[in-house]
Amino acid sequence: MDQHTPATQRDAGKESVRERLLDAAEVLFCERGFDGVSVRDLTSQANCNVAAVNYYFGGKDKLYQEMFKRQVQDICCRQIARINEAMSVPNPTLESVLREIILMPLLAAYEKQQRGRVMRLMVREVLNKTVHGETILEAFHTQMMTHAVQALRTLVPQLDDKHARLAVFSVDSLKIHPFLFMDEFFAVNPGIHFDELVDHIVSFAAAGIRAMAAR
Amino acid sequence: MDQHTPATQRDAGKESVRERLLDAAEVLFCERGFDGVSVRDLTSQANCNVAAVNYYFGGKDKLYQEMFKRQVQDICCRQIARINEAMSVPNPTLESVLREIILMPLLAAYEKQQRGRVMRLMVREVLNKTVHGETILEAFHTQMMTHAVQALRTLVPQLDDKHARLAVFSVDSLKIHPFLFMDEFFAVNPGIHFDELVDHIVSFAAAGIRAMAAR
DNA sequence: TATTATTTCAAACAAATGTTTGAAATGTGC
DNA sequence: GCACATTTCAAACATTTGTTTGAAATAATA
Repeated sequence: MDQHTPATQRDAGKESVRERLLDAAEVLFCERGFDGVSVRDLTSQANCNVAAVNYYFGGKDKLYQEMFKRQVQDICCRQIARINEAMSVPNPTLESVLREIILMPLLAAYEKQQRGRVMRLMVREVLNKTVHGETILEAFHTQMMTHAVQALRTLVPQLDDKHARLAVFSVDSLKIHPFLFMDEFFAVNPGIHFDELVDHIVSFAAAGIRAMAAR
Repeated sequence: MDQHTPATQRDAGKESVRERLLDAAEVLFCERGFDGVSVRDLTSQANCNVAAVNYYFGGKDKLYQEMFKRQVQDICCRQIARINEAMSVPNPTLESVLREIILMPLLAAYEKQQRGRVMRLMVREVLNKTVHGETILEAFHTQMMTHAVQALRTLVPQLDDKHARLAVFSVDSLKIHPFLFMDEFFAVNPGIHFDELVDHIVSFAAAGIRAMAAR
């Protein structure tokens, strides 16, 4: 009554019910949030019985947490991989690394990919505070921060640890805010296009960091 | 059956039921969001009958909208006033104006004032998208943006309209992100204090803008 | 004071929610 | 094929939700 991983049943071809429920959860919760999705919404999207949520996960919120944890892990890995990748090209410059870090997430949001919606949900959850932001996102933040700080300090050796952390935080600001509010920005400012925004953010961030390095 | 403003009844001393409900809504909704607060929570906080919400506002969501509109208006006015004030001192510099714009909201969040919670709720609602973000916040964004762009262009005349808008957006980024995630940042980075963060943001933003002006 | 409108209230209502149940169906190992 | 565990399902359950109701209380008007 503890572990309900399908014992021997091969989930050949079509996914297992458990898997389908996690998929449905990812899509629906990201679209409408925790309260905006009922168990019946989930189970009808996953083509299974209402009781399946409790059978496999022990409750709606347990399913939510499982899906959330899975997504955080995914995003975290992807982000770190991106930093490493950007740092391992022949001659990484501040601008090239910044662009690598900023472009992809922004593009995901711009093109309304699922990845973008997941990130939005995560921000929402941290804001709501009610939900497990602590454990998951603290590790997330910590892990990410140390990784980014390290990269930044090899790019701009003049920065001490404290200033590197401040810089990373500001780069995060410059990235996440448009990530969340791009639509509103473009709506209010027609005539500014996606590429211009990205270019601007990259050079704005670089200028800020270089000014810090110059004391 | 349309307007339920108390006709002649003087609400001397203690507030009217309507007023108390709006106050309760402000506190509770900001704390727990729309779905996190039941009508009974509201009415018991306001010390009135459950039916009062429907009697005075015509429903829970109408009350929510009314309270929301009220708060947006309030924040909007305050923000614009702050810009005007910062611009009307003897010799306004880019840094002095930026500090004026950034310090107060951040302090409100840092000290966990009600104002800070309202802003958080607004961001949450824009993210949720489901709720009337369009009408209210578009006007909000538009109004604010034009005001800020105007101020910035008198401070840094080299900026054309487009670049001024990008700059304002980035200053917004640098302000709102820490506004939302300050707690997490300080938790992950002990040894960095509030004043340092503010100083950093101001000079980071100024450097970014000056670099834009320098082409 | 008598009449009328407004406000308050306890109770009930209908709908939706997450969860449980117990039996039927399905698969597994002998 | 038989006993066993696992999975599926329709139905019911207990709460909670926002809202309505109709009468009682209160204020306003004459």
